[in-house]
Amino acid sequence: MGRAEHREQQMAAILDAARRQLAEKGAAGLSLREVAREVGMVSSAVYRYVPSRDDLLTLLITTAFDEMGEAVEQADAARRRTDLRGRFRAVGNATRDWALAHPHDYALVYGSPVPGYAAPPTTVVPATRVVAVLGGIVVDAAAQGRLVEPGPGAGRGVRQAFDLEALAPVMPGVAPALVLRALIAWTDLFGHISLELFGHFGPVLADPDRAFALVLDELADLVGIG
Amino acid sequence: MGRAEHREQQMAAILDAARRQLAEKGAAGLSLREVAREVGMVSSAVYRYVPSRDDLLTLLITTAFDEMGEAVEQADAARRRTDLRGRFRAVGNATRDWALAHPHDYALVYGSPVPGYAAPPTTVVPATRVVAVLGGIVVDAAAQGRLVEPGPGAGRGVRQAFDLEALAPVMPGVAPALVLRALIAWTDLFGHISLELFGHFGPVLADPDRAFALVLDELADLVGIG
DNA sequence: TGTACATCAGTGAACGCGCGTTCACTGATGTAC
DNA sequence: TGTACATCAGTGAACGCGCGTTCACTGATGTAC
Repeated sequence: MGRAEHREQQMAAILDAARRQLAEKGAAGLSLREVAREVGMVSSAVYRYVPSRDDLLTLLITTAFDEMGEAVEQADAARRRTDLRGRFRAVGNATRDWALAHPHDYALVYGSPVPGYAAPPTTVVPATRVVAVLGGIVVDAAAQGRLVEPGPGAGRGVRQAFDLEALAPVMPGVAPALVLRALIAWTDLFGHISLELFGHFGPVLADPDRAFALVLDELADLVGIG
Repeated sequence: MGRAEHREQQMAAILDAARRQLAEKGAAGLSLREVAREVGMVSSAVYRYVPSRDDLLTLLITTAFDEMGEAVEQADAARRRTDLRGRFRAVGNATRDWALAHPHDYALVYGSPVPGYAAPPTTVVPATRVVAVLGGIVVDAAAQGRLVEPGPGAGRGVRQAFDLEALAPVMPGVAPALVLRALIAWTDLFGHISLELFGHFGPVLADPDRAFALVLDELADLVGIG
């Protein structure tokens, strides 16, 4: 085993242990010493791989965003481009499925911010992957003329409230009224997942998968996706 | 100063210090010793007031739910009962205003669950106050015949997906299609607030207050509130 | 009004624990000639 | 192919720190007679 190969394996082992620990103790309970113990090194050896505890957290965050983005992009790509509602459903389900499969990684990025930790710029791009996919569907729908046009007057005030320039990378050239609704679909997607995952629905979700499917259809209607 | 009075004051000082600490270090960083230092006692003295660290956390959680519920109920009560949209707006704004004013208390209850901490049953009732107010508006709207009825076939599958019995205390006797939309309004409300508060909108919210106002109107339309 | 006793707030020392990070080191793996 | 040197993974001890919780105690506040 060469040095590079060995390094890669150890790095992976460290990340793995860190994620397991994230699941057990949460972000604040992540400990380099415990990670070291789990991979079978002495605590100081971890510093050969990770400069500090905060950097390890950053690594976990970008990994989470990237994994989730990857899953969502694949779900989107697996449908025919013209199957707009299918894509929307697939993307919604992929997001939720990933969150349910990795609740602590989800909580790390979409839950409470870790106090005293400032996310470095490295995390910005991975963070936008999911919303970019959603935006892509809306843009495609608009391009195919398949969006129910909102009435005149709808979308008034949107230009003052939202920075459409900042939104352009994700939803270029979409009518203001649609931008508003697309953003609502996005906020509701994550709102639903968070409330479900964090236990705020109580006993209300008799069949959580079905409930979410109904929500997705309602949201697709709201956005006006065919 | 009598014993009872003194006790009340000290208890309040402890809760105050705990909340300040919650704001600075987060839930996981809440420390009895630090609280003791801040109120000017020796660490062991805090145990005269609080049985353990976890109980202090529970206290913070119920306080947060209660304060928020109080604020939202007052906002609702301040409007004429027939002013449905006004009530809906007021409730939405009160929720968000409270969250923005107490971001860490909000994060404590609506952010990531504190690992290793199981919320005791004491927290269940305070937790439902906000959603109960929202439900009340929908029920009143239905009773006044002021809800745009969803078309036939809308709401199909809702009975299988949601436990309407469990929802009855909060939204009794509301048509399934409306239940679905009301729940979406609820999830979007908290989804929007969480994403805004936790920094996921990036630079997109040019005017956050206005943006939220537009969202509330869109949600009122979705639910069909006059 | 005064005394004896009970209650309870707060003290101070101690328990055993885990943490992040630094540093001088050993020894194995790689590289240049 | 063999030797000399550089690189780098991992060690072990140490730093200073803060934590939750227990326990025997002092001394002040309240209560009963």
